Formats: sequence, structure tokens, C-alpha cells
Amino acid sequence: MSRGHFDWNSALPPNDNDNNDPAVYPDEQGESRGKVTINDVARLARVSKKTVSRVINNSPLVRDDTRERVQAVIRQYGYAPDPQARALAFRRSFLVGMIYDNPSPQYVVNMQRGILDGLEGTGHLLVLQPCDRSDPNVYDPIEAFVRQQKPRGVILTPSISEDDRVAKILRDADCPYVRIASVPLDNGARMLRTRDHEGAKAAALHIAALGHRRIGHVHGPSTFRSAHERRRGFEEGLAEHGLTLDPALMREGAYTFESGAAGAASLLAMDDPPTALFMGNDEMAVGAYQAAREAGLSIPEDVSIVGYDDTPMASRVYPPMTTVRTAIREMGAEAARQLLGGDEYLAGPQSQSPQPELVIRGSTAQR
Amino acid sequence: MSRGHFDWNSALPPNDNDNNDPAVYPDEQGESRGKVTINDVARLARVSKKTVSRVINNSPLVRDDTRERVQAVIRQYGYAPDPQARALAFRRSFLVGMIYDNPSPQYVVNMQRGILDGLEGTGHLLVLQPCDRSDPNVYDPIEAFVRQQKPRGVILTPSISEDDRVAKILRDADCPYVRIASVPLDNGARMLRTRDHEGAKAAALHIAALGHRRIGHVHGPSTFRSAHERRRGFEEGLAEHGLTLDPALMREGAYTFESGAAGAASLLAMDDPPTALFMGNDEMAVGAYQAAREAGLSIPEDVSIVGYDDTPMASRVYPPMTTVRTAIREMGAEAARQLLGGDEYLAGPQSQSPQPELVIRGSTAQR
DNA sequence: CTGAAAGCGCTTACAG
DNA sequence: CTGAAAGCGCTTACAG
Repeated sequence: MSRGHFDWNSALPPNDNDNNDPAVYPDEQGESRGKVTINDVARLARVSKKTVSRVINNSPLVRDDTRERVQAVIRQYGYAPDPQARALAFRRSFLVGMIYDNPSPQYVVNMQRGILDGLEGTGHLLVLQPCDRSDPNVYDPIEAFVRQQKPRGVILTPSISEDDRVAKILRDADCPYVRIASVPLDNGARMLRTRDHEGAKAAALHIAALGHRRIGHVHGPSTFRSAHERRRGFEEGLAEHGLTLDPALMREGAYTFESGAAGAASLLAMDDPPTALFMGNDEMAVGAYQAAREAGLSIPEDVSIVGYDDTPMASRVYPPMTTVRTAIREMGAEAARQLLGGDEYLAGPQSQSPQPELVIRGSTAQR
Repeated sequence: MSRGHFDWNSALPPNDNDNNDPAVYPDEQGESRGKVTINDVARLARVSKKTVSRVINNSPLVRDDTRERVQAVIRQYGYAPDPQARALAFRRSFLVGMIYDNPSPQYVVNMQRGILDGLEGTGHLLVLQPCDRSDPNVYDPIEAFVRQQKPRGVILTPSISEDDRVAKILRDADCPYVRIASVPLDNGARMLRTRDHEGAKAAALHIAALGHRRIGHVHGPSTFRSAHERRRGFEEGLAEHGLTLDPALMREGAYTFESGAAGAASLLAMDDPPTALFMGNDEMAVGAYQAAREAGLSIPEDVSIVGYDDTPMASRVYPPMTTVRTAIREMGAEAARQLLGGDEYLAGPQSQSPQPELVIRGSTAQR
């Protein structure tokens, strides 16, 4: 069954004239005041409403000339099927939920845009479902949402995407979903893998190539898989230069400015401080800028700093920050397509985000 | 008619046991497999479905003991009415649209959270509808959305909120709305006024009190009413100290980092440059930081800088930025309540945002 | 205060 | 390839 892959936005009457053209909003025998239904289309095209329904849903079981006759009427009268009525009959709404707990506004907004890109022209709506994993009742609103709204599907971003209990709730409620995460947590059709490992490795290669040997790392919270993946990729990159990450030079942060500042301050206060810092994300890296400033150290002369994410802030701080760019918006679009594509993705390989890309700016220099 | 002011989320069965307790998802005589409908509730409470409907919709036309009997059944069986079915019958969905074109992620995310705060417990969903006023077809998706989805209402943020053609489209489609804007563009029930004028005035008072006399201003794009309101408020504040804003010391920006940098650079390159800059928003103010740095000027010793918005960046740049805090999230919540409250707001005075508040940090100093 | 009938605008299941 | 009937789960309009 194919459903809803028409661009029903474009089925709206063109809006290039201001007068209420009766051909646009017909008012035949005064009964359909401004609102064309499937019955009107059926009558005008001299077919049953079931045939109109088949045309709407791209069923192949319609003769070509019948289909064209129906489509002509649809176009002429600016007919668009009622999503609520369709949802009721389908037992499935045309909503796509985004479930997220990522604290970065930039990430959230980019992801939203990407999902909207992927949804465009499909007639689906994006519904926001933020959550907080530290709330013991995180699961209730999610379950209420999927059971009551019967969304077409949901997209989960880190770190809530890593929660298997949420996934189980969704499966039990028969709700399709795509999890965006840095490790394969689910079957291929339900996973979109980010490549944190590769991005962090690129950062390591860059730092090592600059001649740094004492290298510090403030990673994200251990409850985020991405924090682990970035550390692992970073270590792998260092290993290619025969280096290892000294545990004494690692700190755990919370992906926040404050935690980055604290972690970096602690490292820079050591007797033999690191000459380069790889911070788990840009937010923490800006915190490291502050810590360096307070320690009287210049960036990059005294200490090189690398972030992760390439948020707008990265290019606006001074000096502009070397960081790793991730294509968040593209990832959101891909997740949406994957969600709606469904079975097509079952056969293929696990889908992945675009390759993260190192952006070299002014916060890193030769040792 | 009161509708949908129940917290249907809490009507979901408590999830404290993992087994499929038949009292939670009843399967009486094998016909209602895991899905309780209004018919089940009616039968179990020995009333008509119409009476159940009255209870759901908080109609006063139900005897207390009848109501309690129905509510007991609803609770016991974890009944939650189907939003799609209600929407079809009501000819109005339980969606609330947010229509926005604000470029700042921080603003967008805060506003979303606020709207969600205001929607909580009402059974309404937040649907995203970003737009771009520079696109000649901005209006089409908006009209398609409100005509097809029949949302419960939409909330508009600056600058799209200032567009009267959008407002007309919404009225013509019979779609309730609230416009968030710095000037009264519509009737009271449809307006939530921001107090840009007051925030900017506070900034002016602060700068003038520090003894500055040559004061520059980079304002937002003239297509934003807020840009005008902020300038006006700023001038009013200066006037209280007997000062005026020299037109030669004004530049137009675009509320972006780059435009702020350019505007500030142009002012700081003057023969007799201003000793203080009031930037139209934080984003542009960070641009002014860059311009000052490139001109070899220290903040605040050589030039004081004031922003507007108090985004997280404001406290993370160096030196921490003096700026004006606006309660965006609270505003979103208020807009949502106003939208759902409807007529209650018709009588009262025009609703306003909380008072903007000057946050003095390290980017301003005595002349 | 309560209910039986009709309807919202679609799709499913069945028949041909 | 096409259609008449029944149904999705609610509310409206009317009656009592």
C-alpha cells in the first residue's frame, strides 16, 4: 500500500488572484461552501469515491484515462483530502514526531530543519516531543504520544535515541522509528549512524601532525555513546602516530560550557600541562577558551584547542576554532526519508551520516 | 463550549508493571483488543456514548454521580479519546502551529519550549512551520497548512508576525492566531506585545550614566519592527540624559554576526569614533567584539558594547557581555495560553511580555 | 440531565 | 479495473 506520497500542498489552488474565483472554491448548488470533499470529486469525475481514493493513494488499480479524469477534477477544484479523516480511516496519523533531549539549540534547530526537508511534499507534519532523561517519568509522555496520536513515525536523536526502553515502547505501540546514534543499537532500517569515531580520528591526526605529544581530552558524559565513540576514534588517530591518550590527561565533562571550562582548567593547572586539548564538543571547547584565558595562556601559542560540531560559535570566538563539522541537517533529512521509506532500507546496508569533516581554523598550531 | 482542557496524557494507564495486566488493557469478550473506545466506556458505565462525550468535553450538562461513574470507567480502563476522530467531528484538529522566520536558533528553541509549556496538559501538539519572507511563495505553505489541517491555532513570531497578509490568510481560513510583535498590529486577543522599547531604553540609561557621549548604534533590518522599536527606546533613554543619537553614528545591520561586525567596524574606523556601541542584538554585538579586536581596541577600556537578547553566547564571550534579557520562553508560554484562552483575552488589556531586564557584565565601563 | 440518529471525510473488506 | 456497503471514533443537531 502506498500512501501519502503526493504533494498535497501543491494541490491547493494557486493563490495568484485575490478575488474568490468560483472555479477555485466552487459553490455548486450551494452545498459545498468552500470545501471540496472526495464526494464532490467523485461526482464531478463520474466515478465512485473509492476510485478517487485510489487515485489519491497512487493505487495502480486505476485505468490511465480514469486517473487523468480524476486528477483533472482534483486540480481544477483545488481538492485536498482531509488529513484527519484519512488518519481516522488509516488508523495512522500524518504526524512525524521528533523526540530529543540534546541540549544544544543549534543542533536541535538544524535537526528540525533537516527533518522538515525530508518531509517536504509528503504531507507529513513535524511534531515536537522534547524530553529529559533525568526525569523518572520520561517514558510516559512518549508512550501517550505514540498510542494516542498513532504517528506515522518518530525520529530519535542522541542521547534519548540510545535508550532501549524507549525503543521497546515504540515497537510495542507499533510505531515506526529511526534512531540516530553513533553505534548500531537496532536493526538497519531503524538506525542512522553518525560517524563520531571518524570525526574524532581526523582531529587526532591533525593534532598529532602538528607535533603535539602531551594531549588532553575532555570528553562528554559517559551516558552518551557519542562521548565514548569520540574518545575511541581520537585514540585510534593518535595510535597512527604512535601516541596514546594518557588517562591522567582525561576529564569527563557534560557537553556544557561550564563543564568544559572546569575540565580544561584542571588540565591546564597541572605541573606539566598538555599542549593541546581535544574537547568533546564546541560548547566545552569555548569553555576551554575561558580556562586558557584565566590561566594566562594564549591560543594557539601556548595551547591548541579543537572542538566538535562546528556550531556557529566556533567561527565567532577568537581565535576562530578548529573543529569537526557534522552535517546535522542532512542527517535529519536522511532520517526522515528513511522513516518514510520503510522497507526499502531493510535490504540495504545500515545508513550513515555524511563523513564528518575537520575544519582547520586558528585555534591549533605547530608545537 | 469547552474542549480539550483535560490532561489526556495522564489518562494513559500507569506503566509500573511490565506484564499486560488485563485490567489495564482490557480484552473483554475478545473484541476490544488493547484499544478502548468511547463505545466501550459507554457500555461499561451504562450510559450513552453522548454522555461519555459530555464528560470528555467537560460539559456541565451531566449529573455529578453520572460523571463520576463515567470517569471511574475512563480511569480504570485507561481510556483516551482518539484525537483524529475528535478532530474530524470537531472540524478542528488539536494542532498548534508555530510560524517563524527568526534566524536565531536560541530564540527559536526557547520559543518552542515556551509554547510547549503553555500547551502542556491540554492535549495539543506543537507543529513546526518555518518560513522565509524573502521567498515570494511564503504564503502558500501557510495557507495550505491552515486550510488542510484546520489547526486549533497558530503562533507567529517576529518578523513574519508583522506581515498583515499572513494575518488575513489566517482570518479568512478561520484560524485563531496570536502575533508576537513589538507594536500593536492587531486586536488585543490576537497580540502579545514584546517590550523592546523598554529594554533598549534601559540600555541607553546605563550607557549614558557611564558618561558616554559619542554613542553608536547598529540596528536591525528596517523590515523588523523590533529594530525600529529598539532604536526608538534607545533614543528615549538618551534623551533623559539630554543626549541624542547622531545619525552619523548609526548603521543598519541584519541581526547577523557578519553585519554587526561590518557596522561596528565602519563606526570604529571613524576619525572620532564612538566610545560606546549599542548593538541591535547579541549576534551583532559579538560581531562588534570582532571589529573591536581587529581595530586594536579593548573592550571595555576603549569601547563599551551592549547587546540585546542575553543569548548564552553573551556570557561566554570575553569579556562577558552587558546585554538585555528578554523572557522568550515565558513569552511563548503566554502566547500559547492566550491562543487557547481565546475570548478571555478579548476583554482584558493587551497582553505583554515580561519586562526586559538589563544584565550588566564586563563589556561596559565608565567613560 | 440523557440518548438515538445522522454525519464528519475518508479507507477497508468484499464483490464483481 | 471499478463500486456499494460498512466502518474508523468521535460530535452535532434534535428530541425528550
